[in-house]
Amino acid sequence: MNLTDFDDEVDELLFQQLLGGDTTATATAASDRDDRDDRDGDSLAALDDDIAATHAAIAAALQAEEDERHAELHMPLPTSPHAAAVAAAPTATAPTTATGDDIELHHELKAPAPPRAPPARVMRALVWFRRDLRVHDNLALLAALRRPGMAVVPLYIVHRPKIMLCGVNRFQFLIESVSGLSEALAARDARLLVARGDAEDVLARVLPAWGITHLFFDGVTEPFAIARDDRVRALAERLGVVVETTSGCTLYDLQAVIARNHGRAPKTYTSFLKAIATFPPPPRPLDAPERLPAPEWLPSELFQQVRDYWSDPARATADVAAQVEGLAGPEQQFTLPEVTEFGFEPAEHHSFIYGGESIALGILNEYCKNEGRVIKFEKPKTSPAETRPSASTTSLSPYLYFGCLSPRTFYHRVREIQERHKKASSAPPVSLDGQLLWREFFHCSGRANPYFDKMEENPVCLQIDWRWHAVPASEDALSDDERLARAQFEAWKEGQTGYPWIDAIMLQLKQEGWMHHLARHSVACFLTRGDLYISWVRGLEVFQERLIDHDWCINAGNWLWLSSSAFFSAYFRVYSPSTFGKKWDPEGKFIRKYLPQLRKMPVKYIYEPWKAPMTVQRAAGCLIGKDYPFPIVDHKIALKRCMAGMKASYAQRVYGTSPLEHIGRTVHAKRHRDSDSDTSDDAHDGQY
DNA sequence: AGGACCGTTGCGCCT
DNA sequence: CAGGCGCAACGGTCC
Repeated sequence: MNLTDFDDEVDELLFQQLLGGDTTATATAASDRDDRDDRDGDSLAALDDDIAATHAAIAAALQAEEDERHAELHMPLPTSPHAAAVAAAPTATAPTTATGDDIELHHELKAPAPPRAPPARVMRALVWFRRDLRVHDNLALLAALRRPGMAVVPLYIVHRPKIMLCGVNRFQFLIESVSGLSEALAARDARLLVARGDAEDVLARVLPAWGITHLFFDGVTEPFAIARDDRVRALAERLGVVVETTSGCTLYDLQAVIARNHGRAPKTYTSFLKAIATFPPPPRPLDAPERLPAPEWLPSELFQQVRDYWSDPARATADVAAQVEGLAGPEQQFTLPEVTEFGFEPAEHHSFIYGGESIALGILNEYCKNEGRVIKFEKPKTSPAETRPSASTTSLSPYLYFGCLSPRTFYHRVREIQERHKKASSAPPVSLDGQLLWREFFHCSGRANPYFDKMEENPVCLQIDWRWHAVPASEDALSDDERLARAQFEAWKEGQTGYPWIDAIMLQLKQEGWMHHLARHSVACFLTRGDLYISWVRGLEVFQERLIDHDWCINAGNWLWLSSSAFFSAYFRVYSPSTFGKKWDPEGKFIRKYLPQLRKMPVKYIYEPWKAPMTVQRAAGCLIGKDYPFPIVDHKIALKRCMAGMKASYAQRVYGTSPLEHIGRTVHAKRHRDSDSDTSDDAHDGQY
């Protein structure tokens, strides 16, 4: 969420209108990133903004305080020499809490309108919630609360994602999760503000208008999101706002893991395990705060402050006015939007997955009640044909992605149970804690590679001559095979392949936004190296749009894996589209649930209904070719074609080339080892 | 250096 | 019937 391309126009505006000047040292603990935004140094010298000047003074005064602090939160010590990470730390003072007054009353007493500008010399924290939609073990929130006497403004910024494809199921889940967070904060005397718009635009508007002195947020993994966060950090520093980031979205400091592994993400799970074994175990989760400081202002007052600030003749432009008006939603109350306000059609039927921290913790508790199930968990033995996931797998993945559930809470709960039954417990990679480590494994790769979800630019990705990879610009330019590939892709996407096992899974994805891990494997193999020989990138896009638990790193990692483009190379191991599901569901119950037209098909033909005699089809009320499609490919023939293509691609051994230097270095080394590969890029790759 | 061994999750045929 | 094995043979990692 909130990941948009940087808007140059806004940047220009900031140059002209916001404070330039010395930035305070920020306490960043997320990583050893030292590639500071290059706009930092050359901001205009016009210090025409008294508010910002006040902020700078406050920030400078806080510097001494900052220097005394040392890392105490959950941030592993940086190992890179470039690391500038110093965690904020808490001088062990209880957060200022409300006195228990009724909030409404409190606000009424505050009326009428507040001063035009917020009073100076007040420390005011903005806690920017992103993918940490929880109050338990929320490192950014707790970091803010540990500052004595600091006012706290909790903010979520929502908009329709622009970079990520996002379907209604995931957006709905997000809204529900933000709603849950809002309730959790309300129960602690606070009020979550929900702003609308591009995150950078919104922060540029509210940080100065509200007199924010400290910005807290929890870091994420995706390179494009980190770039966005770096721009926000630069913006805040120009405003004299102290920025503190935490790393609560993963168990380990993955940047440190990459550094320990000679600057490259581990390519195998075992080497990843070895790398993390040299680090201390993930810290224990922290409890939710009991109280937050009561809000200083009503939402409408906060909106008024923004409007007043930006209607100052020195700052106002038409663009700014428009951005400010849309900021707080209807009635300017910073309320939670409905999915329809972002152009989504509401889903016909709600997925069985509902968003929110309390639901996540409930699922975790319920799952862990059955300790035998926890300790014996072996992922390859769980069933891809479950219509409700909780019987075998936990279905906690979407909650992990949005941070409704802390990975540390999940990890330590599972490890405690495993420790009590040491001998009987399964172990990574197949165990439950092993699944959390797979998440870290793929996040490592994604963290190190901005082109992880691409083929040509991706150094770890074997180049394969997939069909329907580059989509021709015009209809006229399509070859016959491209037309066929497009039709086959659409059939796959909509669950119309004629293979009930594949189609039922694709319909489950569409309706529920979720599939079992092995079900994902089945359909991914079918699309790519198993049957259709269509580009994994097309499949990745469909999963990205439709999965509630979509995670950029994990999705790309698994598509690379399944298509034998990276990590996995036994391409001749192919999932059968008609027999694989039988192992878990010989009756075809799963198929019957998602494909009602096949409900009466006898067990004998449920996985291969085209083989049913006409009399059987008539009796079942399902004529193949009319009520349910014929298979779009013959598996045996399709498989032969795939094997030939894969064999040729593996013989070529051509990998992607990153436009970035530091990734190019890796390509260079790899190419060098492969004596028979094309070395024409070496001159280019060698230039640095 | 180069050979051995391993790799979360296959299939199909044999006993 | 569950379990073993051949399939045809990859890249990463270790020794």
